[in-house]
Amino acid sequence: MPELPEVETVRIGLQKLLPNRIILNTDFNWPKSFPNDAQEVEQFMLGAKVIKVRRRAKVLMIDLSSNYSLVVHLKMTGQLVFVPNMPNTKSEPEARFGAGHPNDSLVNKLPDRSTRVIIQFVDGSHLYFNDQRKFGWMRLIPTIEIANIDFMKTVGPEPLEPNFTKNIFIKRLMLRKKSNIKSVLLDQKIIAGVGNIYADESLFAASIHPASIVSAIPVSKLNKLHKELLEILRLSIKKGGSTNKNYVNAEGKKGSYMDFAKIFRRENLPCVTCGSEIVKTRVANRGTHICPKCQKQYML
DNA sequence: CACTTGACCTGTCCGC
DNA sequence: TGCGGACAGGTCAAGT
Repeated sequence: MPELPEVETVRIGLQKLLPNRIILNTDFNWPKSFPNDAQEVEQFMLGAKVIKVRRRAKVLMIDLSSNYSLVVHLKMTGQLVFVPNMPNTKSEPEARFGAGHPNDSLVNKLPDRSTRVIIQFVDGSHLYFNDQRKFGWMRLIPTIEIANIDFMKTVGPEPLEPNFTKNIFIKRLMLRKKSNIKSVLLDQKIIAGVGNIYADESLFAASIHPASIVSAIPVSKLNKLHKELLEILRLSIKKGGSTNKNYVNAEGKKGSYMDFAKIFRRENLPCVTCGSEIVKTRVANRGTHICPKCQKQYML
């Protein structure tokens, strides 16, 4: 999925596009993707105005004037794509050659077979919730109830908040000090928002083997991991996130961070640091990319 | 308790 | 060309 940088990129895009738009209509037909019934939708969604778009960990929250919010988890293949009302807005060359906008292909195709929810606004624009694998979900709940969702009660601190210091980071990791570092980075209860891509990237940047046991890693290396993780997350947001396969932002555009990735999905290619062949293996039951020479495995 | 496995789904790729 | 299996960015629940 979409990990923190991808979800944050979607949030930034939606926050620019959605506020003040009023919901006219909705369409949905897959209860696991959107379990609310028609009556709730009618009462708390239709006619409501979008106030603000927020993010916590990998969860997006679209606050409405009805004091309800659309809470969304994109999981592996979810997309939230906004399509403006644009009849006859194409210039002559665009209309003629059909390639004026690099993402016309996606945006013009919506809704498609992966579309689970359609939200139509009064001005004729649409927001599409697409999700090929149907792992993701969108729920309409009272804004005040968001804090009571189990996930929200247990999720760890936001790594990009200013108060997420090295000491806090290490203290959080030590809650699972006997585990391998990769599974701890992926644990949303320890730190919010890190997924498979940024776990691999940050561990490579800090020269730590993903199977290393947390308590065996020198503090200086954990400090380095903190610094690298934050830099990588920030750079990825700047680049619009990573598109490994499905991910697109709120305007249907792909992210470019994969062009900067040094280890993820680079199996069999030379390590940028030492030239050794990058190996793909399994750690924490996830596909894991490692430079066997650069990344030291710390064991008890 | 901590870790692993399976489940949730669809699609794609790879080997036979 | 077709078929089976493995795998894909995430999280839960259940099992060991």
